[in-house]
Amino acid sequence: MQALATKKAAARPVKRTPRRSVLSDEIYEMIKAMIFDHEIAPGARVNIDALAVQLEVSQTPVREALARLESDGLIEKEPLKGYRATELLSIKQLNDLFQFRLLIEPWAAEQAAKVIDNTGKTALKAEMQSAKTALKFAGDGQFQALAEHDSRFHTLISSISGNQTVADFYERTHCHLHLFRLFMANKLHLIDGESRAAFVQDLFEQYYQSGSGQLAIKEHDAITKAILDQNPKAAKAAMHAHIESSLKRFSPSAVAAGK
Amino acid sequence: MQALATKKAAARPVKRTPRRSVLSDEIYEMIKAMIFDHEIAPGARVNIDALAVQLEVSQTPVREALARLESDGLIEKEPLKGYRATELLSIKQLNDLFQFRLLIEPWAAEQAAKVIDNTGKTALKAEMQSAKTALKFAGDGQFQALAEHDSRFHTLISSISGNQTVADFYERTHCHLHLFRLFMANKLHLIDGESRAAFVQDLFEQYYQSGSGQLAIKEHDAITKAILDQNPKAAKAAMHAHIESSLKRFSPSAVAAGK
DNA sequence: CTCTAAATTATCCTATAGGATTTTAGAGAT
DNA sequence: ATCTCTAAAATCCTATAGGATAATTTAGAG
Repeated sequence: MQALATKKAAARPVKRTPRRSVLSDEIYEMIKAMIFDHEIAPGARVNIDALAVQLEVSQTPVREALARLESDGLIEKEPLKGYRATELLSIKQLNDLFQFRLLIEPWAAEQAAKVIDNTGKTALKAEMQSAKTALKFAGDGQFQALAEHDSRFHTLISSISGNQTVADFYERTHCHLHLFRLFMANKLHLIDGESRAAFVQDLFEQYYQSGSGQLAIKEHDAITKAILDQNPKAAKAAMHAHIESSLKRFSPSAVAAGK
Repeated sequence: MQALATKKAAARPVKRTPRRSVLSDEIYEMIKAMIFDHEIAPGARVNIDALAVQLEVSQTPVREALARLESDGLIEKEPLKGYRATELLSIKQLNDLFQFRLLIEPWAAEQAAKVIDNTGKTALKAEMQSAKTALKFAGDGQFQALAEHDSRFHTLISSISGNQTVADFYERTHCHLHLFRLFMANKLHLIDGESRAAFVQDLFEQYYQSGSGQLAIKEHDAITKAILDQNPKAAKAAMHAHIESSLKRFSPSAVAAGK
């Protein structure tokens, strides 16, 4: 029951600061991060008791967090048996997810090109600029910088489109999280222990950059240009190409199997 | 603190059966139904304590249910202030929702026409048949029968499409719930007390049937025919027309304001 | 009437106990 | 050795009470 707690040697009463936000929200983010980091492996059971002890809170906020994560599709609940992290996306599910994105995002890009205002243009330019700057200073952070930029970029375009429903639903795909889990898992079983971090970084760079080309960024550039030019058709086409390219880059086999 | 409990005069000690399913799931459905029925009005605060007392359970399952409902967008949480039901959809949000449906559902219908098998055909025929039968026996239940059929019909097509991601996301729109709340609220403030039920029924028939035409059913028929004929283009077009027609029927002003 | 301060209220979290169900372990029979 | 059945353990789920902190209301001074 306290396996996890003993492992962490029960860090002392932390004496949390006055607490600006609500605890259950923090716990929600923490658990999501644990899934992201494979600290909770796909398919692994999630023991409420142990998690509460490990995070040094009571069961209540953990339960709320898990209930939300279940709605998000990141955690599954088997009644009277407990929670577990969802399994990795199958090839079919991956294709389904990208098909969904193809329905939503090209439209969002097209719409964004139609309705973007100066505020939006500034935000879009800033996002691309900061991404490029971050990538120049390569190093250890490059991997995370790219992943976060990718997520922010797609979210930003959804929101510029002006359709809140679409933006919300895109957010809820958690597609970056899914992709990340899948990507990691495909490779990690080959590796262990210390060398993990280095390998993961290499692989991620390969995914996002496709060798040395920084393909993802180039595609983002094309989309950005079309939107800034307020060219809806071009924006739509660029986004469509980007998503298809992304799927292909991610998993060539998925594309084949999908047909 | 017990406002709701006293108001309902504390429905009897229900003496639940051994309980086949999980309590928090039941509570989730109950609260959703309460929102649906305007028992919890849009924008109204939701007191966990009172709700727990009213439903005769402890806070724990209520908390889990509310957390899930928040993910669903039916309940909002203000940190340190509590939960409240979300406000009704604005005109813009309604348009956004239908725009989202236009992105998803015509594609789903098209896809369904491509990949449908005999099982799917049987299910689709059965759904249409049972709907028509139910409507023949009009009476008090007609109103509910129509609403439920509409929901099942669209869900069914999403699932026949074979793309689980799309089906899941369609489910999560809760669009029928939103429409219903909105529709009710637009009219209910004009009415009170006893006559409510009758009015609601009349109005609903008007919405779904548009006078005497049973428009919604006719449109469903057209979609069904195209899918059974495995004519993807026709299915897509029919679904597109149906959704646009539905928006117009629901709220002509929304269409105008949307442009 | 306006602003500050105390009192009240409510939410969120904790803690703990017990009932229900599933899983595990072990004895006995085939 | 394999299978079946019973007993024990682990786990999940529910229930309830109470304390800490923030929000709200009330009261009083200027």
